[in-house]
Amino acid sequence: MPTDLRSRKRLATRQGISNAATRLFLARGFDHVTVDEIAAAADVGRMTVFNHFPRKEDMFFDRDEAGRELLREVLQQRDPAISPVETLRLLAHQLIAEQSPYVRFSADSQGFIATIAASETLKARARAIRDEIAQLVAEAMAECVGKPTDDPDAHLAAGLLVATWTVALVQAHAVFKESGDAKAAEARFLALVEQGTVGVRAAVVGTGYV
Amino acid sequence: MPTDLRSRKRLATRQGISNAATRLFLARGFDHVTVDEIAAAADVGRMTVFNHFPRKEDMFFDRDEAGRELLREVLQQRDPAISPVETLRLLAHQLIAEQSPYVRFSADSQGFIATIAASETLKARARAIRDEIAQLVAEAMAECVGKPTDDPDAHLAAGLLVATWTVALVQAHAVFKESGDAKAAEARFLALVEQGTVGVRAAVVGTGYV
DNA sequence: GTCCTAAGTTATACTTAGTACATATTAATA
DNA sequence: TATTAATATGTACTAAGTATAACTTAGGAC
Repeated sequence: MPTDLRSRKRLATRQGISNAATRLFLARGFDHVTVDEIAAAADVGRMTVFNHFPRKEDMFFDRDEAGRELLREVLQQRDPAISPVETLRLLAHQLIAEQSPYVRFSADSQGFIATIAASETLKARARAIRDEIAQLVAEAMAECVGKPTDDPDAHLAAGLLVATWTVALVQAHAVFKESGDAKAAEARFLALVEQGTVGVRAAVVGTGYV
Repeated sequence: MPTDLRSRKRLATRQGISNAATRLFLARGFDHVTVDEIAAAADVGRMTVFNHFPRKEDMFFDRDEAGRELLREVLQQRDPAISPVETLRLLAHQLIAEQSPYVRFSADSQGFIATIAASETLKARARAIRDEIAQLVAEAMAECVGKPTDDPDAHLAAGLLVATWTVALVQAHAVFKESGDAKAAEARFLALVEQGTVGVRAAVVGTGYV
């Protein structure tokens, strides 16, 4: 928490914009809310909105940097006895166990997912974030093993892992949407991560990543 | 080839726009060419451009539907003795053997890749196409085995396969950019497809997809 | 060949995201 | 209190994409 007034005010402004925007997006759909409306709802000038959020999508995906930070941290500070691939497998279980918002299945998350699904712009940003994560996982894994950041094995492993998690999340949300059963959704998520991880191991066995 | 004049004229107009656009995009970068300039270069009205290409990106990615068609065909008309995963592995070798434009490594392809890499909009469209392909592969594979199109195993397999091909293409283009050696790039592409396919097999062994 | 209609082209007018730049406001500090 | 640097905001702009209507012309009916 920053101590000086200026930073606190700036953060409050940012949060106000983010809250107003998220509320409007969830209520009416991303593409049917204009930046002018958001500015009015947050009681700030239009330029202030773009000052805090370069693109409209950034107001919706406000947690993505924290997610990347978490991944970097987990991979960098991992137990050296546990391989990168195994570290990420365990992370999946840990996130489920601690009810992390990244793998939560609830009415709220359902709303977020539906809002994304209804907007090409939001889907595009989600895909971009996915690619950025794949890139960062590849580089972090390569660093783990002391290989160059463009090591093909690292990129293959990261690509397969991110694909696995993506499919697992999508399928788990589908399960929740069908059944409303959060436990079943979590089980589906973990089962697919396990299954995909088996594939990753087979693909890059003997490279130090597994 | 359509026989009637109207269709031929329409196709010619479309091709003229596509050609003018592609030339301009490659020369100056996607984001530094306006639709007005394209219309002027193709000697048509601005609205005609949007009539043929709903979005600006569609002028650049003019072959994507043909690529999806190829995939659908290959999976639907496959030898029943050969599994879907194996069919796609063989397709990779076949595309390389017949010098398909989808896996060509040359100065031209280098220009295309560089133009995409320089534009967020083009990268976003490339990612969207990738997702559409993953979806279609999943559905085609499920159909091959007589399972519902939302079968989780099919989606996992398709996700892993598309991730594999993506990494393989990116790495192969990187090899070509470094060395200018098209043969080396093709070898890297095929090696990574093989390696990824090993992973896919391990992930969905015993499901009928492998 | 003439007329009709439907496809295709194009102009006008509009909405909205995003950028450039200038100005105003206000917290921190000398 | 005066200065300055960060933050907020107004004005003016660019460019993609949409809606709508009008215009042009190929193809078919007679």
